[in-house]
Amino acid sequence: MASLRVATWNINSLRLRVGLLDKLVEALGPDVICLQETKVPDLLFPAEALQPLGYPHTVFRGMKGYNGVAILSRVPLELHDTAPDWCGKGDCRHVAATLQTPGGPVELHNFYVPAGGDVPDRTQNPKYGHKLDFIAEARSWFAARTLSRSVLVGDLNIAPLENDVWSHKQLLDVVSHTPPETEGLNAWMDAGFVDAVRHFVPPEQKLYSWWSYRNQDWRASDRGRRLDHVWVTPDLESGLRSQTILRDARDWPRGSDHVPVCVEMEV
DNA sequence: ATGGTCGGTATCCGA
Repeated sequence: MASLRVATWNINSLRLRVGLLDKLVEALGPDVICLQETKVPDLLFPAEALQPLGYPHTVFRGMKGYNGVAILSRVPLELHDTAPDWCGKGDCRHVAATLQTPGGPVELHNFYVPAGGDVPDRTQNPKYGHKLDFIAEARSWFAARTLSRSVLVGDLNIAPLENDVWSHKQLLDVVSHTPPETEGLNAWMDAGFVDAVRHFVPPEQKLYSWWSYRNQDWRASDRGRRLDHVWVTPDLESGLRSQTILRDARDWPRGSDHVPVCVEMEV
């Protein structure tokens, strides 16, 4: 058994905000940092700027301008490269690794699910269809595998529970909280995972990880959504120790609109 | 009901 802290953060441009990772490390002390929306091609990955942070083991999959995911680790890891190219788009939304922890290997998946555009209708808005297809494909892929000692994190761009949004009724028609999305995400999770953050926080309690840049005073209005998730396979559930949603990060200078989410577990 | 703000391939597009 060994303690493992896994953090996930949609950083919204790794090169622009690489300096903020110091604050994340100071606040959370994670063993592993999973990033989304890195927006950097692999050849331009800022390895030098990251070197002093102390996470020598990295895997990343990036492209110019959009998307992009990365895993930074204190724990040795190997690229886990068996997953398909989701929806055949080659758009750098998933990277996975096997962590070599003292307690044994842990499989880690880092996802950036499509945001899905504005109109919740796949005939009018292909991005919405892509989002639903992506989560259905992911559900099928995980359902077909035998999972153990696995962790899935990322910006899943869906707030599944009523109290994962500031107003369930007002957001039922808003992409990120529509029934096809929340049902699809729950089906994916039920293919082999439990929600490691809600393990600690009852469903009656509001919980958000994202506040729009368009909210001038995000803390006062608090119109948030929980879009960022940490899931674990049931064999790891008894080892869960704590969760942290780092709300203060929303006020970091030139911060992301998402805040880091971290789970500590014995593995 | 509207519009509000970010980042990057930047005077639009995606979020």
